Amino acid sequence: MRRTHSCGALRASDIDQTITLCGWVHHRRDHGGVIFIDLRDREGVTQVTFDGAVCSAEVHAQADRLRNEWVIEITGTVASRGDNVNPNLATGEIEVFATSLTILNQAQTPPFELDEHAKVGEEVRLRHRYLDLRRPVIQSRFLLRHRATKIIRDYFDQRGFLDIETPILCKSTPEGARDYLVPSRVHPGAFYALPQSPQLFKQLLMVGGFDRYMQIARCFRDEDLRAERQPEFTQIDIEMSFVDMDDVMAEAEGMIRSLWQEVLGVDIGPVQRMPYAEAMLRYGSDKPDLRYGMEIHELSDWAPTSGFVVFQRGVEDGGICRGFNAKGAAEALSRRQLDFLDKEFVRDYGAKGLAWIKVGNGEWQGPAARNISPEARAELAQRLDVSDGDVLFFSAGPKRVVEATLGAVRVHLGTEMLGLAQPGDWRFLWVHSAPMFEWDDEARRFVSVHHPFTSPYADNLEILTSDPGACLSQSYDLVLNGVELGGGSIRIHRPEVQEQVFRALGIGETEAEEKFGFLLDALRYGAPPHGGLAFGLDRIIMQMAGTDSIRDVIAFPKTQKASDAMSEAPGPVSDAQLKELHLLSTARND
RNA sequence: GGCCUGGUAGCUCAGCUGGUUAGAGCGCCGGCCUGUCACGCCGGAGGUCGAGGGUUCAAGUCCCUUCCAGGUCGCCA
Repeated sequence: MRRTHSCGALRASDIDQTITLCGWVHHRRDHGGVIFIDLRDREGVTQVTFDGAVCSAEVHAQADRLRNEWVIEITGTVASRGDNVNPNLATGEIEVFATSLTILNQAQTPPFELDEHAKVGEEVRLRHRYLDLRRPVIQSRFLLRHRATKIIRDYFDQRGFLDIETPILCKSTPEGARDYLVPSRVHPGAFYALPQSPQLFKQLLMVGGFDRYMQIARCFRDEDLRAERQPEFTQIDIEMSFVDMDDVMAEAEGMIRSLWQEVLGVDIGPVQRMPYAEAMLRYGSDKPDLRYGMEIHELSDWAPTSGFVVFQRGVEDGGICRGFNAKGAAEALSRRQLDFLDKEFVRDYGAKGLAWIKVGNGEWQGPAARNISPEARAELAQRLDVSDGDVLFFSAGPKRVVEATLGAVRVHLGTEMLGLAQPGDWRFLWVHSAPMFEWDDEARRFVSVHHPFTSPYADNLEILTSDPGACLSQSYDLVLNGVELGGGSIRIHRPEVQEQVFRALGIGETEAEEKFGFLLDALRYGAPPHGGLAFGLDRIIMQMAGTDSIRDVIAFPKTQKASDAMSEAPGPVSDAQLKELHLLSTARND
């Protein structure tokens, strides 16, 4: 070992010791006769002092050459800082008077300052990620991630879960996200798909008798990216045999509880549960953010009597009318902001506008207010608990548009405009019993809300074919502050039920056998009842680290166009490679 | 695929209604400095204003196309 200590280790108790440190030059302060170097490694920063009266002229001259990010090794004596203690450093009580200096490597001037105070754009940081990763704030996130995965593995190990790896080269299956494909050399014209999740394999592990499985698994989805979405991401994947919903939820909740307890020192308390239908009604979302109120109310029965033609027509045309009360928000919301919500914000969600009413001094102001009859107003005041200083929001029209619109406005108010969401406020919620299917207008068929292997409730089996849209699933999603951390379900373990579900999805018998034959076969050979769940590890870490981008907790993330700013992947390959894979590119090379 | 925001020195940004030689802070380079700790002082270098085209006497600024980055809707079983 070259070094005796890390740069975060030395304390007053080490005074007078002769020690050796290695690290990067973090800052240098050259006073002529004395040169101070802040030496940095993963563990911290130590001040190294080159004093002309202590070290040799040669060493002092070498120290004079040092620049930021040079890699050095120093040997010297630990000394008290006396009156010059630096309270911002863990090692601030001491400094090291260097007597020898070895320059292990020089460094070009970095493209950006690694100083903790410097503001640097993400683009440059990602292009030189290896430099960005040296910054203590960044390193602390990966320390956190390491601790978390260790706790997760230990938690499941103690509870009898086996960590088993599943294939990366898989078969492409219909449904779900776009696959990343890998061409086969030995099977001309055939392709592997990278797993969107280990879903089928973990079910087969249950058929294989492993009873309890866990894996921290890499997953791949070729869809457009978001702040909380990457083309490759990591799931905490679990599956259990002979269980019902409560069993899986209890295990998953226990894991989350110990994570928050051991990493953040936070007791998350009991986790609320809410049926999907209730979440959609009260919050306009399948992942409600419970950090603020503003619950949405059904007003479809009130709308026809409201006197306001927009509300009336919305309901007459087969839609709904709902609204909510932003209590006491009148002062915080300017006319300009309300206009933005009405004329810009809600357009993204398919709404033509957003009706709002500002209540002040008993007066109801806003475009919608004058149209509402006094009687309707009185009823509304009672139903939405209206008082002075409130702002009311309404939407009328197709159900999905109204839900999406009010849900989005509510979140925008809570997190942005009114700033009601406080850091350190952890509101966990299980959203369960989602519908099995959802009608897809474009595909003109039902699609799975969860996935095609999700089991309906036993007492919903008879409507599986007669009324698929009304059939509810044994599913559960864990939501934290409006972010879906993960979800799962009890799976179908009887082949005839699985076949019925495929049929409801418009997957014919031939296609089912071709794409999922191995699963159906497996179910026929004595599959145990089973269920499981998968969490998005990156999203969990992101929440714990208090950042708002998944890229912050992935060492080498991709950009929004799914490329690597550093290695510039993906890149072209030679014609010879293509030929070997029986591929011909249709992309133009101009 | 749609919408929105941004791209000016190595970094972070300013640059008005189109008008002289495009600026600041930090960083960098040189000099000075024995108690700093985001050291300080003096001096200096550094620009394809993302790219291409257009309008104009004149474009960082206006228009069109395009590339890149980010946000978001669609999409993400």
